[in-house]
Amino acid sequence: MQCRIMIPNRDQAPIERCQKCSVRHKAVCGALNDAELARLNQIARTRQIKPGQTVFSDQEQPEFFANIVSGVIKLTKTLSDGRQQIVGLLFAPDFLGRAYGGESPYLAEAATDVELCCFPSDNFEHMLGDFPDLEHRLFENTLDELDSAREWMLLLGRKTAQEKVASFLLMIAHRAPNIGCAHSDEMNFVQFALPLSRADIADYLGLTIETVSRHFTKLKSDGVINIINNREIAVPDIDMLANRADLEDAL
Amino acid sequence: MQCRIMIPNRDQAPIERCQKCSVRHKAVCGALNDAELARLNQIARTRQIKPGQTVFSDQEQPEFFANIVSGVIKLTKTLSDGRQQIVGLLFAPDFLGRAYGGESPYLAEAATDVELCCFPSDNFEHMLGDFPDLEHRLFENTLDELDSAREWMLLLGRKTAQEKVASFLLMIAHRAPNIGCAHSDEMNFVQFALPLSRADIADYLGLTIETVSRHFTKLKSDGVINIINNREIAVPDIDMLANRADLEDAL
DNA sequence: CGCGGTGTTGAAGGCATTCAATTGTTGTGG
DNA sequence: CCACAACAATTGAATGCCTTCAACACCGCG
Repeated sequence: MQCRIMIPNRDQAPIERCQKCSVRHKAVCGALNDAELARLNQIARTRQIKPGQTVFSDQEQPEFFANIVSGVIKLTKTLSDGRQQIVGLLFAPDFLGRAYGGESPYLAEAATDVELCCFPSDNFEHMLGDFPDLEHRLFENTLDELDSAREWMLLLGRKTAQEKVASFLLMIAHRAPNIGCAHSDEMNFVQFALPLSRADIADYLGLTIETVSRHFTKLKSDGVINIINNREIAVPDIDMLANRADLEDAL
Repeated sequence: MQCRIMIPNRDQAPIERCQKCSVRHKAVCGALNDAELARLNQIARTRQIKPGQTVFSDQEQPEFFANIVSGVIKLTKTLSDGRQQIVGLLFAPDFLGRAYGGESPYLAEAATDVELCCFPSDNFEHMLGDFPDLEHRLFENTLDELDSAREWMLLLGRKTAQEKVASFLLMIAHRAPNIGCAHSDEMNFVQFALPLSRADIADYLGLTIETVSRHFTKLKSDGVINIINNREIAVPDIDMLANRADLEDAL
């Protein structure tokens, strides 16, 4: 099994593989020139992950870092009695792993089918020292993650369930185009696939499954969204949804 | 007024001032050697801030970064209708400011009397390029902030009011010794000063003032804490408090 | 002493949760 | 192709926790 998911591809022409890579310039690799990229490529291994499968355990020393080539990874924290909270969602071309971290402070698992480009921890941390641009890129990445985390703190602490659900849909609508699961015909119309189950959405918003479901149907009956099926949502007017995200306007 | 709070101290012997500084080795300056420190010191200005005073506005391009020499700074985000959430607390010797950020995504204001050691943005960002160790230190700082933010997301999304209040007291009890406002006589006994008002605590925990107050008195009547006065708390048995933080055990 | 600010306490109400039952979806084997 | 099981999602009714609104106590200060 271990050998099935860690596919060596040293045999490919190093740079060629990266040149064909869909996230070559958007991921952290974008900070590297060809020579540096060749070195990184030498230690890189692709890996396929199934939905629900664990990538890093809690309290475990991760053995690799990774670029997300496709799919969505969720980062979760858990209380002793089982209550869960998703503390981060990673989309392609995000970077997975905490540099200089020791053990991972949270559980990382696949929310969808995921393709990773993995780098062994020790090799990669060594490269960080050699390539300042790479570390700098990771730093900026981390700053963005911190901003998102704080944005979500505002949501968790102060928004109503309705606003939470609307904010979530809005966030997916904005990020989905980059992961190729959305299309937009007219100006304000968007349709996209949800990368998360209702249970995951609840864990992300600090709500229960039932509350999430109720507000989906409320948004539907208010004409703000169209539920094509459980995983496919259409938004006729994105501004209308945005209004629901910040402030419960009347009724 | 501007001239009153930006006190030039170029006249002091550069290194001497830093050598006497209480956070010399704990703050980001710890990453610098004497020569580098001398350069940083040349652009540094100390600044005193009163409680409630704003350091950075929302949506404003900050003109400086700063080390917190003493006191506590709160970072807040606000919804359009005024609901507030504190998304970060900074204690000495933490670093204030978002590198490479453009405008600040949140409001920074003093929770207590604060002493800052400020560095003009452009100078400082330039130094980041010159001193990789300094940037590295900031990076590690940011990673720690991200961990704290995610820890707080778990609290905001999944903990009860009782657990939130207990978690807050526990966090202050742990950090207070480092900021010189706590003492511990016996093994499990701790006493400390709260750096925040009830209103600030509420904004930090995603609760109302009243709920915070109620759970303070509940913890008191349960014998978990002793309320010396509004700003002074004694904890007879810190483990007892820790139990309240994670899991509501019976009652 | 009175005043403003801060914190506490009480009663009523609302929003999200909990518990429970039903419907819908997916995949598997007959 | 359908029946069936297992899972995911929706819907309903009742409970409860936190909020809201309001009044009161406390504290420092002029």
